[in-house]
Amino acid sequence: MDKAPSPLDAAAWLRTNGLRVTGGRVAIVRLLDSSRVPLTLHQIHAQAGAHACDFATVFRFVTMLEEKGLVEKVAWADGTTRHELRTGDGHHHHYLICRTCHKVEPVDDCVVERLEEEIAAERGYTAMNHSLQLTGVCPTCQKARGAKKKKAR
Amino acid sequence: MDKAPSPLDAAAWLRTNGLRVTGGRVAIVRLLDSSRVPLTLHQIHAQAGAHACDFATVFRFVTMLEEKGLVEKVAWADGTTRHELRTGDGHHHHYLICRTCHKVEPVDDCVVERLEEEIAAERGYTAMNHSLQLTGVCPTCQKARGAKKKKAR
DNA sequence: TTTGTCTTGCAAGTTTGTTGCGTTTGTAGA
DNA sequence: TCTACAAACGCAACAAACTTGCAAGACAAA
Repeated sequence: MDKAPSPLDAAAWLRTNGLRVTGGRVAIVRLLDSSRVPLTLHQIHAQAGAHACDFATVFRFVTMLEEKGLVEKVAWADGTTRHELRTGDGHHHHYLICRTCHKVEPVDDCVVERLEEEIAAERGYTAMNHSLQLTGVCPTCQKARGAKKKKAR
Repeated sequence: MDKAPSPLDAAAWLRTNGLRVTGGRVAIVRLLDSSRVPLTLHQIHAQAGAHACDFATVFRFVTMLEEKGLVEKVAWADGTTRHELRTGDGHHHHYLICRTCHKVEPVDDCVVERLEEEIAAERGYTAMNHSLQLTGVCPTCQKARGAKKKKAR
């Protein structure tokens, strides 16, 4: 059902976008490409390997990618700011987050686009965009909660 | 069209919810009640009157209201964290924000509820909630932009 | 009015995000 | 392959937003 996760050639991707190729940048791009969910700057720094580059470099490089429109900044429901690589096909998705274990699942279905069009027509807005996050309690956490209640006797 | 904005009796509201009544709390509750849009902690502190109470008091009181479910925390599109009073009737709305002048308009129509139900059924999540923000360029800013381009000759 | 608890202001401490500067490195051209 | 220079880097300091401990003060029940 899901298509093969395209293992992006980070160096080529950087050159295509007119950016210099360095070890840190390759690590950051690879990480963003492989992550199914948006990451905070600190997560990027830690997961790309703190030795790979300085935190300031992560900050500056990710900011640069955002200015170029290659990365999208997302205001996460928990108050953190996260970042995700933009796909070339303009397709985007939203997230379903468990309020208990904070597991994140992508949601492909997007019902907001029609609303966007309606609002643009009604109120005269242009260049519409949107951000949607759903939260709930996942089945696993529901079970765990139920078990805990029983065991509490 | 819009119904009369109910001027909440802040002191009574606090007592109803089992909270002590103090000057600072009344000022904060009144402000949150009268604001059409969610506010940051610093906005609450400034607009409720910086003399009314300390910033730490705003932080602690708003956090307490969130724990009690009386205030909702919202991750705003610009990266700030904002807070709004929850209405008793469970009705909520979303926001339309101009990316140029940052004007905020509430959007009552909610198309996400059906999606929530579908996802809850498909993936077994419970206690669903969601956060949606729309951004675009408002008509006024479009005109201003057009005028600027013309004047630039 | 008294008393105990809750709330507050102050000030210090975290975390996250941002910038300046001198050094190092990638890349184009010789 | 070598050279030169702009771009990128690490370091360290800084700024803003958020969080907490503690002693003093205010609210509310009796």
